[in-house]
Formats: sequence, C-alpha cells, structure tokens
Amino acid sequence: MSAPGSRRLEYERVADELRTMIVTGELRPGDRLPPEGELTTRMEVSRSTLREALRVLSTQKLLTSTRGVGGGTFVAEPSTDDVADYLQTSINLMSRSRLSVGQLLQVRTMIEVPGAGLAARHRSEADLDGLAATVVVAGDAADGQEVDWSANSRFHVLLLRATDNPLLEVVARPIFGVMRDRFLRDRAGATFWRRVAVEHAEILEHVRAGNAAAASRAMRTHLTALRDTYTRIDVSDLGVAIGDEVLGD
Amino acid sequence: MSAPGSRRLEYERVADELRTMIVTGELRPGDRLPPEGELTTRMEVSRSTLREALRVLSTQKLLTSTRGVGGGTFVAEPSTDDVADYLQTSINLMSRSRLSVGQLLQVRTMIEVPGAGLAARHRSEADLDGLAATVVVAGDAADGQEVDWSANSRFHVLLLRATDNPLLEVVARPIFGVMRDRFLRDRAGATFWRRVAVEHAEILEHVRAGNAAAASRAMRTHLTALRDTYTRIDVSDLGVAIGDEVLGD
DNA sequence: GGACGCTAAACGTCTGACTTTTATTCGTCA
DNA sequence: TGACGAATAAAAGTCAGACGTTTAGCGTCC
Repeated sequence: MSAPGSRRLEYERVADELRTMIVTGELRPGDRLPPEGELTTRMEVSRSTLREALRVLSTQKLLTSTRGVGGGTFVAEPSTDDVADYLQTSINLMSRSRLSVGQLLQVRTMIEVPGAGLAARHRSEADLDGLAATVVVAGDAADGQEVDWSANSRFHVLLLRATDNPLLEVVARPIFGVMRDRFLRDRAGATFWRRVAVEHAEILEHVRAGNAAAASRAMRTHLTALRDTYTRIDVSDLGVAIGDEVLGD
Repeated sequence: MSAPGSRRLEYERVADELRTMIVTGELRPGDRLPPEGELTTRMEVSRSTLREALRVLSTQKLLTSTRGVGGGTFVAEPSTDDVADYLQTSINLMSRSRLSVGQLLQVRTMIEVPGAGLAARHRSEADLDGLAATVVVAGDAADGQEVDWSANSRFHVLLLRATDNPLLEVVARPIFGVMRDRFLRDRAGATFWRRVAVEHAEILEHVRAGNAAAASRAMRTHLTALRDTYTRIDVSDLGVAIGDEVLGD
C-alpha cells in the first residue's frame, strides 16, 4: 500500500514491528515495554531512531511514556477523546478545500437523527440529568458565545453518549468541532442561541418520554434549521440539500 | 485539557507551534519548511528534539519528508486514505474491548442506508462502471476469501464515493476494515459470498435506475442479513438490534 | 513516628559526527 | 552538438555518548 520507490526507513520498521505486536494482542493495554536502552539492542537501532519510532506510536495514542523510576513506556488504549481529537484536526484540513457546510450537516443528520431515537430508548437517568443541565445553562446565559457554543455542543455529545454506542461520539464530535472552528467563532447572535435552546429542550422532552420517533423528528427539524444559519455564514457553500434528500426512505 | 501535572515537553511545544502555523494557514499545503539545521536555531531546540516534533506531525500526515538535494520537509494535506487508515487502527483497538459487531453495524446502517439513496441521485457513469466491476468479479471468483472480501469492501466504498461526500468514506471505511479484521479473516464460506454478490447487484440496479428509496431499502436488507452472519461468528456480541431500531422514524 | 533528603531508574535533551539519498552540475565522448 | 555519466552538494536519516529532569522508594535524623 506504500509508494513503490519508498525504501523502508529504520524507524518505520521498528514502529511497524511494535504496532503489530500491539494490534495482534501480543502486547496488551497496560503492558510495560522494556526500557529504551534494552529495546535499542533488541531492535538493533540507535536510541534516537528507536525514540522516533516510539514517538510515532505515542502520537497514534498506542503508547504513553512517563518519567521517573516507576515510569517507562506503556501500551495504551486510545480513548474516545484521543480519536475524536485527531479526527477533528484531519477533517478540519480536508474541510478547508473539499467539504461544504452542507456536507458536514449531511453526515450529522445521518448520525444524529437516528441517534436521537436510540437515545430515547437507551437513556439513563444520569443521561437525562446531564442533558437537562445543558439546556438550563443555555437558557440562563445572558450572552457570551463561548458559553452558548459549549452548551450546544455538550447537548449533542451527551445525547450521542446516551445511545450506548461510543462509535457515534467518535464519528460525530469531530464534526461539531469543525463546524465551530469554521462558522461560529463569534458570528452567531443571542437570538440564534435562544432558538437552539428551545429546540434542544423539545428534543430532550421526547427523549425523556422514550418516544424515539418524535425525538428523531425533532432532531431533524433542529438540524434543518441549523443549516439555514450556517449556510448564511458560509458563503463558499455549495448548497447541498439535506432533510428530504439525506434520508431517502 | 491536558493532565494537571503534565509539564510541557519541548518536542510537544515545537510540534504545537508548527501545527498551529499549518492549521491557521500560515503554512500552506505544498510549502517547504526550512531545513532542520535552520529550524533548530529558530525553535531553539536540538536537532533530536526537533526531529521528534517533526515525527509527530508527519505521523499526523501534516508533513512529509524527502531526502536528497531537492528534498526537505513539506506541508501536506491529509488524504481520505490517511485519515481512514488512522481511524481504523484506533477503532480496532477500541473495538477489542468496547464495541460489539452490532454496534459497528449500527453505524454502518446509519451511514450506508441513506448513503445508498444519495448514491442513486449523484452517481456518475464512471461510478456505475466501477460498481459493476466489483459485482462481476465477485460472481466469477470461484473461491479465495481475500478476493471476495476485497470485492465486497470495494463495492461499499465505491458506493459511498458516488455520493460526492468524502466524509462518508472517511467515516465508514474504517468500520469495514475493523469488521474484516475481527470477523472475516477466513471464516466465511462461498455460499455467503454468493449471496452478498446477489444483494450487491440488486442495490446496484436501484442505484443505476436512480431510485433512491429502493436503493436505501435494499441496502438496509443487505446489512440486516449481514448482521446474522457476523453475529454468528462473534460470540462476544451483545446482540444490539439493528434494522427497526437503528432508524427510528 | 514523621519529615526530610538521598539515590537509582527511567525518559527527555543536547552535541557532533557520519551515512544515505537524490537533484543538479559539469565534463567527457560519440 | 547532443546525450550520457560521474562528481558535487544539500538534505534527511542514523549513530554514539553524555548530561538533565522527573519520580518512587528508601533510609536517616530529629
């Protein structure tokens, strides 16, 4: 899968070997690797080269390192946060040239409309409390976009978390972040956020009642409304239709 | 957002500075960074530390390096492949402990059912040709799981590519890879692959006809059928229901 | 018995050199 | 004159060894 002429570099070879051991389960999360001095002899590379390989793997969140006598290099299990952060950075860069706000919202619709339905069935009391808190905060906040955005984002993240499918959060949260970076730095007014809070409250009521169909419908309405605002901000948008088109059945 | 006691490491500081320059657009894709010797003085770190920072960024596909006279370190734009590869590795590890096959298929259903509808509206002639090729190949192949899997995977990838929304491929392709790694190393028989080919052909016909609703319905049927096979293989599955539940409206 | 400081082990950083790769340049030969 | 090939130089990659920094554990002293 790599470029044909790309001769294999030493640090890549070492990183690949270690990664294989992790992915195959030969090394398991929590395991401690031998100290660098020992790994250099085992891998037959210098310490600088070994460290570049370790840096690759720690960037991929497969390893973590701590100093001190009890420290060392440990096999890690990437958290939802880690993966979502990385994905957001990548999508952000792709987004600059190839993704419109319509396309971003299209994916959000696919995930969040059925996601709201799942949340209505699987939500716990704790989930409901957390969601309610974000709605209250948003209603109280007199102004301050940052507060409003974070409450908005938290509502959507918590809703997905209530579905009991961690993949949904991994996939959707980066898109929230990208949209914030691109469109909402400080261009949305108090009127907009008030409306958002009202619609969130409505979704929450359906989720609380366990009415999956109604929750999904309310979420679709919410996202369609968002599209108008975002599109107004994003002059470069191509106007991909969502709503009717995004879910063809 | 970082741990409280985590003192800032030098290579992280340098990586952050460079990443900021890239994300903000101060450095643009294709730009060439100063040679390492010059960057060391500018960033006020040794070459080893600088190289660890560069290694972080090249792991994140933000930089690429080539040797030789015309070489150097260049700002890159992460490709769909890069992001999907990384995401697959991460989900694979998360999956080991926290994701069931039902949850993986749940997300695939959310993406691919409406995705098939979008493909029916946006597909080009080239898309149809590519899709047809995978179906033919799958029908011809006498045996050999690897061939069958790759045709299967290609069908689903090409279908998403036909939607003209690159995000869908980024999100869904890693899930294909994870499912292959976990369930289909060599446990599915010829009967299974024949049935897959038939269902793919059916989806393709609806896409060719531009019938979005029918394409979505056929895809849902296909994924629901897949669930039975995968669940039989995956003894650890929790049995999350898909189909009726996944799309609540 | 508790607080303080010493010690050892591990990762983090620095220095300077050598190696490998590769586009360019320049010279030679047909 | 043109094409081929060898020397050149610039850049990343690798190596070796030293020193700095952090941290848990242990022991000593009050």
